Amino acid sequence: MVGIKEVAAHAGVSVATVSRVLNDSPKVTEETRAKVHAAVKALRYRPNAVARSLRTEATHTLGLIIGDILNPFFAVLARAVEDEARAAGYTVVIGNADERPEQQDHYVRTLLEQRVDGLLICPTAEVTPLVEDCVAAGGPLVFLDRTLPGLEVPSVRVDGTSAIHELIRHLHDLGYRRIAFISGPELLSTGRERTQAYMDAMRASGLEIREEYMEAGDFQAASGQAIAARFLELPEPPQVIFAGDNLMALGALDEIRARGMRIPEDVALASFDDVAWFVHVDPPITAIAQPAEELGRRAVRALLERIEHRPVEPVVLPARLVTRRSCGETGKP
Amino acid sequence: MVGIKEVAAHAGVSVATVSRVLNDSPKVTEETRAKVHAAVKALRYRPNAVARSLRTEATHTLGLIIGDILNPFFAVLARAVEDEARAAGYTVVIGNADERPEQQDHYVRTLLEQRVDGLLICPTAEVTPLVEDCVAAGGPLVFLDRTLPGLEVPSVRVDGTSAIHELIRHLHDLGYRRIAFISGPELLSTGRERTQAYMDAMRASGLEIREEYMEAGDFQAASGQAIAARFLELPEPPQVIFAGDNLMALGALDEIRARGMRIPEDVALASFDDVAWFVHVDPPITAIAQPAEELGRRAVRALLERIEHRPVEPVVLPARLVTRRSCGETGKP
DNA sequence: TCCTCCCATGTAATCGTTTCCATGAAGGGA
DNA sequence: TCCCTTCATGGAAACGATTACATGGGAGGA
Repeated sequence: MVGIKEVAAHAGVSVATVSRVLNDSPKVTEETRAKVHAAVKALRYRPNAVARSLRTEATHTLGLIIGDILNPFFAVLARAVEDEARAAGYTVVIGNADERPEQQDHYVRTLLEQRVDGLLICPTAEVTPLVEDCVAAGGPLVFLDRTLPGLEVPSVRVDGTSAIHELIRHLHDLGYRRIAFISGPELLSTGRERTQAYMDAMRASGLEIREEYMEAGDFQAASGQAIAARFLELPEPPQVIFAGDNLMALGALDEIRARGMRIPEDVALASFDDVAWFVHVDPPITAIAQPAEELGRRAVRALLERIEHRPVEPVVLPARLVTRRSCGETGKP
Repeated sequence: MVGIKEVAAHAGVSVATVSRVLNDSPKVTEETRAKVHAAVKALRYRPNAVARSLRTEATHTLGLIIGDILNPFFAVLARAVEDEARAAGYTVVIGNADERPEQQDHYVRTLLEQRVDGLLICPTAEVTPLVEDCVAAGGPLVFLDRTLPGLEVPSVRVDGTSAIHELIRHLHDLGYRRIAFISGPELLSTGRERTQAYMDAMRASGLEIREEYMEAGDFQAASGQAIAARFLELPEPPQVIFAGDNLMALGALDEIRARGMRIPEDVALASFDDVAWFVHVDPPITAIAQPAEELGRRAVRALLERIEHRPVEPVVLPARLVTRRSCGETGKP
């Protein structure tokens, strides 16, 4: 492949001059600049970013490690991160941890070796030694969506607490009393937060928190289905099933349908985390919408601040309740 | 950051030896190997992939340029590509062209500069000069899902023709005669192919191809909605709307719902390209399923063959008709 | 006319690896 | 005992860019 040397030879100048032209340094004659550009075009020269990065110690690349690209929430997040990063002149390398700590570690390792300029992680479950190292090493790192306890890392996340309170109030107002919750993994900050908010909100509305109306899934559809099944088998089944994320809501929906039950007449359904097609399901599903794009954009901005050694304070965005027909009549007092 | 030199000093050996240990070359004593590993661990050494790539001329990275990560079809594709690539020791950099030629070019340029070992492109519309260059330069390149005319590039794609014939036959058997088609952009090979197959299949079933029952969208939801609206406004509206991709099907679904029409009683709906939530819509939507995972995996394999300079023949996978309730009673003769 | 200053340009070191080649010690066969 | 072979190890040259520093020519002032 043609390098800067060939360009220099073709243009009759030194490699230094070519480099200056390419980085449009001001100290170069208009004439030589033209010659170099001509040579670049003639030889179809493409700068070698690898060599440049080696010398400049910057790759203009960000790493993003997410739970699962097939989850629409993460897809939207990834898309937003990419857009914002591109606007700032960065490329994003996405790693799919698939919610597995070892795969998360695989990507942390790979991305560190690739010398990404910064790392955005939606941490999966545990504090792995690698992540700890990474924090200790002080490389630019920002936690996205989720946080890990005990680590001094800036984070950009959504707080769903008030939206969950709103949802429970809404359900209470509609006359529902027996509200079950399919929670997420205890190991994830988002899982813990939503569970806590559910319990607080139930108490706040004067509703009873029943042991058998709470069970933890793994944020995947299958667990939502299984748990919904158990709820519906109870001697006194819940009137509402509230799922802790969109995939478990999907699983619950399948289970309810499979039993030939009607929504919301036989059982109502709500989801934390709204996705585009919830509108198209029959009935449309009441959900708590997270500002995923905003989240992604803010995360990139925070990371860039860290990269430039500016102080960065944590970002917490609010979620929003979107009421639809899956919980019965809305819009009526 | 600590480099190979520090490791060498700490272990009391030369950099050459450290390098040999890291690449586990056989010609190294068990004893020195141990010393080096100890030093690596003690110093928390991380190999610098940038420097390594510069020297070895290989980045172990593949580029993937897709239309839009928010389209579930591409999300599944991207996921499969990543999985297969990781299994082969490669990292994938995903570029979101957003169906815009200039953004596609942005990624082609960036990825070439990053010296990816190979490039997987779902080409957007036009043959841009950059892509032409890229082909001329002979860098490992494979077209995925879509192809570009007149370029000698191996491709891995789905042929939906027979599935479309099957669909039209199915609709004909159910008694439908007026079948409208929301086609994709003429500029995309997939768009052209599906349109051609629709027309052929209509003729094969002895059905009339009516000018007003064909209109091209842009593979995005909004266009599907607008075109469905026009179809439904016709003096003699179609009995079935067949959308050329999942997003346009979604748009059409919205339009039909907005008009308070019932599916399939008032108008039936079918989609090229099946997505997970089609099952959960009411009624579930008849669709032509593409083997997206298989497509992604085969594309990576083909690309790796090209990288290793082995001959690679084009791959064409069949699509499959999945009948559901949106086109009326199925499973009955 | 000559000195000085400026500024465009060139030379060469450098980034962290890999890898070719040299080196020297050890071992074995004669 | 000596020489040849084998093999682990080290020295140093790449890879392709950036950049500090050197250089030289031209212009302008005295």
